Amino acid sequence: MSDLKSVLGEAVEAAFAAIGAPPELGRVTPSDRPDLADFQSNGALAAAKRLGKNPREIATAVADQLAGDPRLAAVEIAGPGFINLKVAEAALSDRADAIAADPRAGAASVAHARKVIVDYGGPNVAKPMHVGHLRASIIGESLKRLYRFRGDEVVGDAHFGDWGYQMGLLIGAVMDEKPAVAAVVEAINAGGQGDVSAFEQVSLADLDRLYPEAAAKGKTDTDYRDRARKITAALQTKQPGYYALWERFRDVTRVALERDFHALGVDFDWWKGESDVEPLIPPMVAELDAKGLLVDDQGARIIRVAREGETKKKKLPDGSVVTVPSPDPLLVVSSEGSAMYGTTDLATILDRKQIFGPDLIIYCVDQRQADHFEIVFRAAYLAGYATEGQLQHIGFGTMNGTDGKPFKTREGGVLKLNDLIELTRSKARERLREAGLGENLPPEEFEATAGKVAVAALKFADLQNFRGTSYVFDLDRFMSFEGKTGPYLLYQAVRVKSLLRRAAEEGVAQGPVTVAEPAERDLVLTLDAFDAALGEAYDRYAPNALAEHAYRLSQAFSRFYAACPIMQAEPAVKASRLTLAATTLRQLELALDLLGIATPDRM
RNA sequence: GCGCCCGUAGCUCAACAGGAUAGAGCAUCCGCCUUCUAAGCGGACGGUUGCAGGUUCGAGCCCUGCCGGGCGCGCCA
Repeated sequence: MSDLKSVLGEAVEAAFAAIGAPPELGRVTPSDRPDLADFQSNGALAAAKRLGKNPREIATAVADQLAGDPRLAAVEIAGPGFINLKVAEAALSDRADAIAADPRAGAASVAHARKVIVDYGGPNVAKPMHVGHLRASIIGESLKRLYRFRGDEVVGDAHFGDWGYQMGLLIGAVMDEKPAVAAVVEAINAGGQGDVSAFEQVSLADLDRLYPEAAAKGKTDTDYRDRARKITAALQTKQPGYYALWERFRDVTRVALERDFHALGVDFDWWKGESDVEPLIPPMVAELDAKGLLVDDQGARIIRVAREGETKKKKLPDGSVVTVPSPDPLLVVSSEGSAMYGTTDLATILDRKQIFGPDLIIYCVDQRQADHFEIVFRAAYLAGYATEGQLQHIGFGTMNGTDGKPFKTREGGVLKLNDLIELTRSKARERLREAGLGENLPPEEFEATAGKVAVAALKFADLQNFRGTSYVFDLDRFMSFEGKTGPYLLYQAVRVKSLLRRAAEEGVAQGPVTVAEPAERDLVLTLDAFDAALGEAYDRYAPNALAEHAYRLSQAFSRFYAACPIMQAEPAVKASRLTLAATTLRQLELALDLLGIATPDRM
């Protein structure tokens, strides 16, 4: 299944070869000037430079080679040597029929399937998800679906943050506040029996409330901090009372997390946590030591990851400036003998290598962690747990409020993800009612539709931006009646569905496509561009390329819908246009599904 | 201080490998519903791509230096 861009590219490459120019320069791209052409090749300019000839002469020679190709209606030379290609209507019609018959709606698969892990979401035990988790979930889910669709074997891992110092802090804080719980923990720790049903009084709301208090207290109160560290150490040796309480924390958190993820259409294949790789750490440290990678430094054990000559200047507390290696080393074992978060990340890479053997691990995590991942990745390469390039940090910017600062609630706190979803849903209901849409739907379907509109608004608003940059979160704009929004895309899909229902009722069948009108040309050319958009999104880890395609497709359809009446047309034209409409719907729903967006049937 | 990222229309964002006239949406203005869902379609207005140099036939994109913003900088994760 090849798109016109590739097919024409091969023809132009052959033409380049025929005149003695490097064939790879014959690459064809969609035209920058749709008024002049459908596709273009800029290769004559580069070839002229290499061969020391006039670019227009080369372009003319290439055009002569292409003359007579039945797929091309016109080949023209423009400007300094652009080769402009206009596709014949018959070739467009054939291509439309091919996409219509293709279960993948015109999309190719990768030549070599890889094993890929997408690490995203990053929820933590005892902390409800907040808006900061939204981007990781949205982008990661989309990448997971995209890679899987292209043919890779893909695993999505939530990489649950369920271990470490914060657990010790929380266990202490809960025991301080709830004597009944503390009594049970101590009884079990002492080797006795305890009624763990007492733990049921511990809710996620308690944990959410206690954690910031405990964290703050731990920073100023040394005794408090030491106790938390001791509990953490005891938990890590699975002291039974602490471990039982920790299990309660984990369970109560996971229920809430899965509810939030489910509401967003996000799901994971693995819920591996940091605790799962804890047993790997001691042997890993021994192995790193045996490989000679560990160095003692200020009482800690580190891996130096900077290469020869990589340095930076650093200001010391006394004001003097020294030159040190850069990046910083990976801190593997602290001076107190405990594992650090980088250690856990390294062990996770080792674990994944052992149980899955991935060719690629994609970390979908906030851009602010770029330095951290650079260090961990280098350490993993040095340790032989992965080879250069197999670990990719796909960083993204922050989500800001309309004031341009990191998103906060009106009260200045962090907005919980669940609250955000509810807020968005209620806005969706309101907007649907204002527009008089879905009035005749049964309540359950109306509610489901509102949910889909809400998710589409949130996700499309995020995914239309390139992941690397921060963006402004403005719910009113995302949920707007007009413009480049998720609801617009759903609306287009629903209009086609409605049309197809009517065609089915009237017994009108689809038939071969005949491209005639300009709007039909544009629609077919847009359908044809699907695979290129997928390829770009895949290669650059950039779902915005796919989001852009989905929007363009919707626009092209909407213009076609306005310009080309379907049900009133002549039978052959009607059949052709129905095929175009049905194919558009299929490709649009596929693209939206890869973005993690579901379409309702009616609205 | 050092490092990374960013600066594009009044606002929010795009721009495929360095290519032609830098594109969308919103906002503003003008048209289009007795015809398939008007959350739609057509049109207009809107730019010295932060500034100054450089490389190139050609620069929003590459290089250098400034200005402005965000983030990060081993014993939290």
